[in-house]
Amino acid sequence: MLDIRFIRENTEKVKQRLSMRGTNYDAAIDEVISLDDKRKAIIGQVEGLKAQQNKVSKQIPQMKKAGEDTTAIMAEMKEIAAKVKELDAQQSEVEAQLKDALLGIPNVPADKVPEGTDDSANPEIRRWGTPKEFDFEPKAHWDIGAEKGILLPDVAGKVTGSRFHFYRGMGARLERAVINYFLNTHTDEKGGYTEILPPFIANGASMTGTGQLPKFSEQMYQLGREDNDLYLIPTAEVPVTNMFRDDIIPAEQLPVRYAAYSACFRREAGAAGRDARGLIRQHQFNKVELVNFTAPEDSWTQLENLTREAERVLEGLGLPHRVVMLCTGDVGFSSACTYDIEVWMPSYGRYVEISSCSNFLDYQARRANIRCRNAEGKPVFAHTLNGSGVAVGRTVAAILENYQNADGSVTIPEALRPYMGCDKI
RNA sequence: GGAGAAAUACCCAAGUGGUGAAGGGGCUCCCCUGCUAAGGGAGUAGGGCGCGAAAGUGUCGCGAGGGUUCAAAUCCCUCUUUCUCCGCCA
Repeated sequence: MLDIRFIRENTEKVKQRLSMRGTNYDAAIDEVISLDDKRKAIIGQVEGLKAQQNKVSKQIPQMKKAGEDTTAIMAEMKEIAAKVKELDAQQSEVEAQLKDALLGIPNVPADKVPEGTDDSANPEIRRWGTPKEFDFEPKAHWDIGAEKGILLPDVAGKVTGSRFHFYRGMGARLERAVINYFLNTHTDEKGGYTEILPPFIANGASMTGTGQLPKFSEQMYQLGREDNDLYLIPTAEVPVTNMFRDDIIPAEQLPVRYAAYSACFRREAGAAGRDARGLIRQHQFNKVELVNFTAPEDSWTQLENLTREAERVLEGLGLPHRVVMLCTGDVGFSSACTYDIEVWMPSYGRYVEISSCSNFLDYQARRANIRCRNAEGKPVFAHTLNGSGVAVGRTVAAILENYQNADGSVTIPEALRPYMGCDKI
């Protein structure tokens, strides 16, 4: 969430940049400021009364010792106690309203993020590789998967439902190989990441910390009955970022760089009909996520490193891709700046998102209370970043399509052969 | 899932309703002692929030949240986590 003091000091600028997301937040900003005014007024009153309570509470035992009558003063304090209780309740109420309002306001797009209303305004930053020219009609990965019997969406439809897959035989092995290749690469000497295997279930406080709750609950699978507070994670970003919730990260540990494999679960509400076939949009998919915690002054450098690290595994696989920066209308709720990496997908005839690398600045850190220390040793909110490093199912789809041969076989990229034990499927 | 115990600062730990949350270890500084060891003294509760230009000052912090009371680390309720034992289990 945004810093209320920052909002107060930069009201017009905040309103202006937020409106470029395509929704007007002026009323929400005004509400937040008026709630904060209310809060300060109540605190001024209640703390004065509490100071009086504390003072008198120290006098009462002395008076009793001296044999003085305390009946009158205790009656008076009783009234003050009642007033304090009432004001405390008001304060809690206003603070809850203020927090709710702040949680509903997205991050301010960074100055470098270009204005635009949708993905057509996303500037391309760079390209790597050249899409292969096929001398035959290339097939979509779902057709390749069906022909080879390695992807079984219909079986998953029966057993679970739509937008799930069984992988079979070399298909299952390929998915597993990609996961291992990603993790081994990110944790090698050049990558420098530490591997994490997180729980795939997280509680409501964690979901609020990274920004999924309260606004996006319809995108998540909640577990059990109404009375519990557990959700299937939509990305490893949630458990891994929340590892440091309510903590101060020691300076010598920064930057913290974690690479985490997890299954991800998304309801994809509102995506009916989109990417209906294949591995592109699933309710459950595998992903290796990169999460960084940095000192505030270091996050922009780390965003570049993080994005390069995600690109590195695609380059290792020889998959053509490009990097775009998301414009103000396309950048995610919690993010100040996001690079999307898009891989070339022959069946789509275009580049398709395979990774998203974001700098949240202190937006998540303030929600989750993740801090580090500045040069003076004072606690300040850390900066958090994350990026898919990268989506595994989409990578498998891209390999099947980009490496297919005229005879129906698929060549295994060199980097995966040690994991696959073969050079072709 | 059942029964019991516990949670106080960097660590250990005292504290069953009342004026500043003991004490010890460690750490920092000082003194003494030609070195070392030992000894003596002082300091050491973080963080949030309010007011203030600042110096300051107020308030809340004893696992979390409520309650009782003029007053709660202390009494009551709910929850979390850890430990021991039992049950179940990959």
